[in-house]
Amino acid sequence: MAKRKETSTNHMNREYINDECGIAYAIDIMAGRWKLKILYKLEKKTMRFRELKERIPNITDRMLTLHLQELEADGLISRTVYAEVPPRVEYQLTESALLLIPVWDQMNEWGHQHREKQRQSVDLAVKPAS
Amino acid sequence: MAKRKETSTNHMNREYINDECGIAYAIDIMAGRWKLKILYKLEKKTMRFRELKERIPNITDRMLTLHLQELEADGLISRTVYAEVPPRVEYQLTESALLLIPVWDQMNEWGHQHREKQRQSVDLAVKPAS
DNA sequence: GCCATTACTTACATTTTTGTGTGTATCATA
DNA sequence: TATGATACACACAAAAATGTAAGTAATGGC
Repeated sequence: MAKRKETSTNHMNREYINDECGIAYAIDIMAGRWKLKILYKLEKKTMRFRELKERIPNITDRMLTLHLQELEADGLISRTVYAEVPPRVEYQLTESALLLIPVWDQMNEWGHQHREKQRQSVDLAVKPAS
Repeated sequence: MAKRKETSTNHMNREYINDECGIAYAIDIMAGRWKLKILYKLEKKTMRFRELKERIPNITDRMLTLHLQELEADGLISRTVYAEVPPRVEYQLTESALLLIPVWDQMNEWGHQHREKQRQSVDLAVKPAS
């Protein structure tokens, strides 16, 4: 896991915020670059490491590993190891993560709409008289 | 605004993800350290810079400025400047941001519950036989 | 013995975010 | 003339996140 300095102001502020605010905590554990992609893939079915890697363009082994570890530590996914060679490891959403799916759907909806609105207003700002 | 290097792989991956995934985009624009605190304060009423600063312990002028600018650029808050001395600037949520409130409430609920579950399972892992 | 496969790990570099401290323009008031 | 209030800006430092490249253990098949 990426080591963090537990005495930094940065770290302490993060803890303080996540500790008193449920949304901030929720956002914090979902906010890694590829985390939502991973969760979204696992929403459909349990998958192996290599499977995820193939279905998420541009992600590297390292980032996938890091994010999977953090998601597991944060209770969003669970990991099942099979005693085989070559190794087989399967990832799936936890019960807790499943509860979030409807919320994700709403956020997705909102995200798409808001992004469109934003694009339009940016376009207007760039060429106001067209 | 914090300058970003538009040619970095980091930056391009972010764009690629936010571009095709509504949730990732939504999370991305809400995910700054103090952003949800700010939004949460503004949910109740419009506020001035100094007012926000006083109500958000530990935040610095700089972080408040940066986040307010980013939230404005991302269409979550709007800024009103009054021609007075000393200056008066008021911030409020946009229509778009207001639509998110019910989603925030659900995430908040989930966050509190999940954090409790997490704490319990971590406690169990540390002292399994108590 | 050599290679392939899988799920990682490690060391290091780059980019981004966050934090610290100080400075600025404006005008009213003391 | 000096001070205070407001909403920032600027330069710099520290920490955290992300990216790049290479390596590892285990074992079955050739």
